[in-house]
Amino acid sequence: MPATRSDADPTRRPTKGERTRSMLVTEAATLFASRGYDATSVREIADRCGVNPALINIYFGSKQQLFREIMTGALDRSDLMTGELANLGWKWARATVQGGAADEGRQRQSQQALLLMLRSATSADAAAIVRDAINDRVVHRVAAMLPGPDAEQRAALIATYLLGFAMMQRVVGVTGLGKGDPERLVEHLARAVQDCVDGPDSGGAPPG
Amino acid sequence: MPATRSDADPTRRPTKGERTRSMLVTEAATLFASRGYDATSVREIADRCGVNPALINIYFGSKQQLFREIMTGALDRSDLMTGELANLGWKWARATVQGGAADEGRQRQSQQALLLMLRSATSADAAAIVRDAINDRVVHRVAAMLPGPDAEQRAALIATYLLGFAMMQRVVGVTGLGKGDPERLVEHLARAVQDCVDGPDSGGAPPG
DNA sequence: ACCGTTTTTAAACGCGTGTTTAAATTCCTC
DNA sequence: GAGGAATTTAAACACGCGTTTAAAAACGGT
Repeated sequence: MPATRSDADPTRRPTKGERTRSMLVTEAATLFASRGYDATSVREIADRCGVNPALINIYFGSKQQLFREIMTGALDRSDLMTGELANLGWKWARATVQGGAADEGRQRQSQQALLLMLRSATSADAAAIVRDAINDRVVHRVAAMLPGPDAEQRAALIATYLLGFAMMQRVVGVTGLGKGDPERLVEHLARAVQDCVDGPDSGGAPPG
Repeated sequence: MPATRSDADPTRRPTKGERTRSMLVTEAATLFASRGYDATSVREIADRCGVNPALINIYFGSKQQLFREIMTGALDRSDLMTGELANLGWKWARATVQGGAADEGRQRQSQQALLLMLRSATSADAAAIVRDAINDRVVHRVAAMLPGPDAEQRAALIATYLLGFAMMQRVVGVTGLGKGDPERLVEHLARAVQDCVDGPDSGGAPPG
């Protein structure tokens, strides 16, 4: 039996098919991140690569599976979860706030995972994929870093603050967030996040 | 000239056409609030009313204008903005957290405005309508209630916290938010909101 | 240069969408 | 009950979507 072309030798130059496949992933990731799942058509992805739309189904099975592969890969590559616990609030808050001001034309690698989640979170066909990604790859990992009881609840709230902020700022377009000193925004957001990091009994009480 | 049937006398029984129109608004509002703009088709709205889909274009001009009318009306009827400033944080936080636990089958009037915004915020055709509604009818009104400088920035952050939380909880489906004591969630969220109500210089500083 | 494998293509399928058109029906007044 | 306005309908239009099929083209080892 003659060896198929893609067998063996992981150091060889990628096959033509492999290069096309990888090109589809790259272009699709850019489009999904900037327009969302629904607003991105397989024809547009294929056009950008100069190939036939049918290739998407041949290489990935379906549009949904292509999205899942991209979402998973982007999160694996993301560095959203790294850093020290002490100044987690400020670090994340600053990254989130400043990320919104950055040019979205060239998406940074770490930003792509965030945009993929935000822009497709409410698409009927992609919602489940995004939800699982957030729960399994964001909330659970953050919870693992938090000391004290109810880590998962607090981690979920942290994710909610940061993802919610990013969504309102970039997807919905709340104008007020762009007014005034961004650093003050960072401070508010950071205090909210740090309040969750510190634990459930960090002060404050309902009035009356 | 014979008076048209819908002239004069505001106390008369609504015309058949008016009743149909109002029925379309009601059914469409329920569907938009529970499924979002894109996932709601004009045929489904019409079917629920037992009428022809063409009536939507005849009465409202287009699906988009129907949505705009519903969005505007729901916000006018909403009581999201009422209450005293002192315990604004706790009141809103509690309403938002507990609203998520409520049965969505029977949507409360005040909740419908929220759901309309959340579920259609990322739909291409409805995004602009939702964005304007949030900016003009939520953020600006909250800003008007806040004392001190940079009211609009802080109002935008408050809206972001509450809308972001509701979106992550109900639309995205972050599971961790449902674990543990909901009251603790309220306290965290309330502190974050109150921090924005109190103003930009309410304590806390970056580490290092 | 051959020949089987890999890769790509053109074309169509089936479905659903929002919208428009012109005709039919219902309603209410005179 | 006739007649005109108001209301509703059936049918089709034009478009875009993801996907499938079978055939053509490109490729690469022998």
